[in-house]
This record gives sequence, structure tokens and C-alpha cells, in this order.
Amino acid sequence: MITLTEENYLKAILSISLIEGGKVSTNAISKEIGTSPASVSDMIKKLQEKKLINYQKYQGLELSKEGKKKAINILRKHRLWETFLVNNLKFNWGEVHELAEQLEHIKSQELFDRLDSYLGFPKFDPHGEPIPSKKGIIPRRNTIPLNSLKLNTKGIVLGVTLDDKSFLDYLTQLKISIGTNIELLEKISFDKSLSIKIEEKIQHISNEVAEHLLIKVI
Amino acid sequence: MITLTEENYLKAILSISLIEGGKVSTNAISKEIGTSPASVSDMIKKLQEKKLINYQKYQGLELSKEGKKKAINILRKHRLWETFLVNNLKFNWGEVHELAEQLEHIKSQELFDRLDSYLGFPKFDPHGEPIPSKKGIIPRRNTIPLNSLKLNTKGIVLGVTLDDKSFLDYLTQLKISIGTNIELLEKISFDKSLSIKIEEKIQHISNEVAEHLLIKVI
DNA sequence: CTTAATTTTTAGACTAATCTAAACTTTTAT
DNA sequence: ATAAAAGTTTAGATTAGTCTAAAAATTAAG
Repeated sequence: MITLTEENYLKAILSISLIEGGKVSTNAISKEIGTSPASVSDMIKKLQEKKLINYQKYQGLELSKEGKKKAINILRKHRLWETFLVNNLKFNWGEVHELAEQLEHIKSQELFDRLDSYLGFPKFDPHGEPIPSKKGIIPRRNTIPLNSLKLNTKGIVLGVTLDDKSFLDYLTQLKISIGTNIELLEKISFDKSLSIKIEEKIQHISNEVAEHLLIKVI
Repeated sequence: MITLTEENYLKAILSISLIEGGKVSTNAISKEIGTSPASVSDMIKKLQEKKLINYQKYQGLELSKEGKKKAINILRKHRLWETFLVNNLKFNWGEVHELAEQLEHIKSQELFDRLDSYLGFPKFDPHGEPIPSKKGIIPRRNTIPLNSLKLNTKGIVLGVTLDDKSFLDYLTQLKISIGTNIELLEKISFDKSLSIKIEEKIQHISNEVAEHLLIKVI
């Protein structure tokens, strides 16, 4: 049986490899999880013994087929719960991440099949992030980060790539949510910040914000 | 912060004292939780330090005001989840106990307030067991166990007092559920077993089954 | 291409929750 | 009233997950 802590390591490794690609380092995991590199080294050995990762000393690691399957299943559970919390219990999108971190560890395949069905088999969660299917397939959409949109073109927000309360609260303040129409007016080369138009109102946002907004060009 | 294990001990202590009344013994807890008496002794010390129980060596223990509040809150969470699983996700009543055992440890007052509201502030769970209110008040109803019903009187099943899959599956087989009408026809003094009439059909059940069925006389 | 910086691993220790075996209290029964 | 039985606690160990400090390996820099 896999422990809660092991699940969190798998999730962290998946998350890093989806962003960075290639082998995952001890240090990167340590930063993601917030434990010491020494603790990560210890846990890596356990995951290796359970054949959830492929790993050679000092050479970084990657998820095994079985490990990836498990990690994707945790992601699926997390995003199904976030969907339930926002759609049914009317939480706002900044409040659900921590709760879903707890709920994602509930063990019962049946529960998640039923929840999926109850929610109407959603393909994307309230942050626009893809919900892996029961078979582990992650839906894709043709989007780009807002900071790579061309000048004077319009797009629609389909998702965010950061599930952080202060970020999401700020977006709400800017009146940006899934489905919002945005036009890119100006890019400041000095700090890469952007002027954008939302519902006829001009706003100024940093590159850091823009890179976490997924846009579909229209 | 209270740990998951501590929560399970509090829940067990509440459960025992609701049935037995008076002081709770180390041995009783050990049986309820399924750990050794030595482990219970260890944990008792921790709960004592956290002022969740009142306890003197060798003399048994009882929940403190704070401990009882916490224990009732866990019971509330458990029964709210069972209600959700049966009413919304269409699990049957025998399947939900183990799942609720996991879900009851989710930490978020807000979540349970919203879930309570989403479910329509139910007073009883799918087993007819009372759901403590947000303030910790446990609703009561005027019921008696089936084995203390008078001969040739009729009653309606309002609840069960055992949340065990094999018991509940057996009830389903007997076509007994919440709301079922039952007439007591005969008590066998030898083994205290009962003949009962359910929907014009005569059935024979053991005393052990009857004592866990809560009946309202009609 | 050798040394310095960085990264990773090992060694040794701590905490929470558990166990078995042994010691100590309390209760029960003659 | 005292000995046996039952129940409870302590002592000492174990496992999972964590830490700091130190050692070892890899990578980067001059």
C-alpha cells in the first residue's frame, strides 16, 4: 500500500517533469515539497524499491510506468474535487487548492468514478486545468501563455497554470476568470510587463502574471 | 494540531461512552480501535496532556468538554459524508462507512458548513443515525430496539445502530431499510430470536439483528 | 585539467505510533 | 481476607518520515 507521503512525492515528481521535462533532481523535489534534500534522498530509495521511479544515484530520476499512472490518478482526484468544491459547494477558485490536497488522498476508485459521473465527466477543472481521464489520458487544448500573444490580438482565457490563493485572488480583482476576453495592447520591453484591455478597461500586469494565463487566440 | 490517530481515539471514546455510559476503560478502547492496551495507555497520556480527556491512572477516563466537542464534530463529519455518498453519489448504505472513515478527517470547518447546506441540513444520516448540529447538539427520537417491542404490535424502522457492511447487506436481503413497517409476531425464549412480518411476509431473525434495529411504535 | 562550487548521499538522531513482555493495580472469588 | 484473575502501565524495540552535519560525487570555472 502506498502512503500519503509517497503519494505527495509522486505528485511532486509528476508536476516537475510536466513543467521541466527530462530527469528530475533531488533538489527540485526538495524545493517543491519543502523538505530537506536528505529526506528526499531517503524517500527516493523507498520509491525505487516499490518500482515507482527509475533512478540511479546522482543521476536524477523519472517516474516508472506504474509511478506515472499513480501520479496521474492523484492529479485526477485533485481536479475532480476542485470541480466539485467550486461547481457544487460554491467555493471560489482560490479557496479550493488546500482542501483538494487533503481530499486527493482518499482511497476508493469507486468514489472517483461516481464523483466523475456526478459532475458530468468534466474535462477541465475550475482553473481550466485538464482533468486526466479514468484511463490516465490528459486532455490538451490549443492555448498559449498570455505573454506570448501577439500585439493587438485578442484572446480568451481558458486556464491558469498556478493554483495559488494570492494569484487567483488578484485575478479576481482584475476581473479575470475562465472565459474572460483579453486584448494585448502593449509590451514593455524593460520589465516585460503588459497593457491589456478587459471589458473595455485598460489594465497593466506583470510578466509573472501573464505567463500563468493560458489564452486561446480568437 | 490534533493528529488523525488522536481523532480516531476521541471518536472511539465517544462511541463507547454513548453506548456504555460512565468511565471508559483502556481495554474497551483497545478493542474498539484494534490496537494493544499498551498503545492505548501511551495515547491516553498524550490526550491527557492536550486536555482532551480527564483521566487518573488505573481509573478509566472520560472526554473533557473540549474533547467531547472535537469527537462530536468528527461524528458530524462522518455522518454528513455518509449522507452525501448515499443521497448524491448513490452508494448503498453498506458501502459508505469505510469511505466516511477517511473523509471525516478532512480539516475545514467551511467545507462542512457548505456540505451541510448543500445536503439541506439533514438531521439523520442514511442509517437513521442522528447528525450532530454545528453546535454539537445530537437530535433525539423516540425509538426502541426491535427486540424490546411488545408482541403483536407494529413499528416502523427509523434507524440502525450498527454500521457494518455484512449487517447492512443482510438487512437489504431481508428487505429491511429505513421506513420499513414491521410487526412482531413471536419471541422465542430459547435464543431470543424473533418472528416478524414485513410487507405481508413472515421472516425469522436473531436477537443480535433485532437489537440493532431502532423502531418507532405505531 | 585541476580546483572550487554545487548537488547528492550517508550517518546519526528525533518524534509519533505502534508492538511484546514484564511489572504493577484493581477486582473477583473462594 | 487473601490469592488468583483481569486489567493497566512501563520498559524497551521497531518503523515511517523527518532533520542537521558531514562526506562523496558531479558540474562549472578559471
